[in-house]
Amino acid sequence: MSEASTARLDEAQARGLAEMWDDGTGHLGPASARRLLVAAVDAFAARGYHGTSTRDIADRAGLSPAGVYVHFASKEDLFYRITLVGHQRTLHNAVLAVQEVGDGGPAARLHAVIEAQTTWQARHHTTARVVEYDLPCLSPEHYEEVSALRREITALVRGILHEGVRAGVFDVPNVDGTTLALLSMVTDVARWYPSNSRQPPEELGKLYADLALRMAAPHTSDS
Amino acid sequence: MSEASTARLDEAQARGLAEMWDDGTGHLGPASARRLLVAAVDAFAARGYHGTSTRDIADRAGLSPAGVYVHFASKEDLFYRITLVGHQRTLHNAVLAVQEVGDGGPAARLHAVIEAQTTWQARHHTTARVVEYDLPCLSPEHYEEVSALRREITALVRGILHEGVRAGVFDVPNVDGTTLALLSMVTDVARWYPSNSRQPPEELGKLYADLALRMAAPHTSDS
DNA sequence: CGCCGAGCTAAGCGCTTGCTTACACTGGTG
DNA sequence: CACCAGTGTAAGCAAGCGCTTAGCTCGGCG
Repeated sequence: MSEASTARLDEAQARGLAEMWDDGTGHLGPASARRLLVAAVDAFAARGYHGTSTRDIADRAGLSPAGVYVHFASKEDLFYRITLVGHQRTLHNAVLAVQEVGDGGPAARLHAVIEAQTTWQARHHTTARVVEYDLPCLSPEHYEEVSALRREITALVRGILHEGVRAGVFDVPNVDGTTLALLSMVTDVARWYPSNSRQPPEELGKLYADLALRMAAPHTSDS
Repeated sequence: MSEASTARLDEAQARGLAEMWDDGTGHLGPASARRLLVAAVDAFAARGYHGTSTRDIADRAGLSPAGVYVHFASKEDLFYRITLVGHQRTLHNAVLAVQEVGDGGPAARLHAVIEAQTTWQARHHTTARVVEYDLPCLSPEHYEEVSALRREITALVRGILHEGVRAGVFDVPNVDGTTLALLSMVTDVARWYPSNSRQPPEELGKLYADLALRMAAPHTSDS
């Protein structure tokens, strides 16, 4: 019965999901609630919000259909908690990466944040897919709350680009557009990983961080 | 009655959609079939494949629920035709752009294809969103058919990068990874345009083409 | 005229959806 | 012991789903 909840996940993925959603603090509730979260992430990632039924989720978690509503008020509530926690951890991951390089300058900060976010998207691609691609299914209030977290991530990257331009180490004619392009590049990893490239998350992170620096660096030959 | 089909679209968007799906050859069938296609694209883009009912689509096209099945065998059939034609035109757009620059070298070709595809994604963002983000809803055979077209686009970009590396005008350590990053950047435009940036499609195209050249160009200062 | 095929609809079938209700079991506390 | 909050289930409701059926209208053609 305890295995039934993750029967349709391969072991590595299940371990990754469990780590993602079991932080040891227990504030996500009892074991069944966490199993429901993991089951829901997996189902939403595979078939989308509207393509997943509450019975799917309950089955994967080893509960009856009504068991979902012991822990969550509605399907949307379950989805909301996933997207909220997912965005909070993504943002935390980015902020931490920037803090860790300290005063290494804008180039080091840009490298750090793009590497950290890309690695994160690849490593947690199942969760990331849910978190990134079905937001319009949230209620308007919840959508606004989660969007605010997204704007914080955008602002973090844009701030680094601005800083680099001011300091003269970046040449970025269009900061807003370049920020969007960088975040698109990183976000989209969750959509295709790992089917289009089997590179480990860390290598992909280094590659994308290098590409980001190229996009921002001053180029000597003007074409 | 003829206006009812696009009642929920603003005029500019309706015009763009109509142009996209009415090529004058009439091989997409009678007027009702085209109205259904436009209605379906709009509905799928707004709420996803599973979030859209056949009654939604029929309503928007000004038909009764059964009217859909006069022209299409099933909801999946309707979706399939949209994604197939959408991918064919996207691929055609890319190939044409590359052909037009002739022998300008890899840099000119890369610039052309990224500019053309980015502009396309922004201009046809409603169609592009359907075409890019719900492919797993297709039947396995249809999915494979459409995926083949996607691989052609990938191969086109990767070929240009390879060519540039061979010719010594590009410095791209990881061609496959860089190809993915470029296509992610371009594809993702359909997800956010125009809500995050109101730049006209052409400007966005030039910006992204410039960024692509930076990603591929040899950098003189090795950091 | 009679007939036909194309286009369309009203009605509805069988099934699934999100969610609720009524009830049962369990372990800890007075 | 009695009690109760927490956790779970079996059964089922109202609504919506994709799709089918039977029958209508209408222009074109012998």
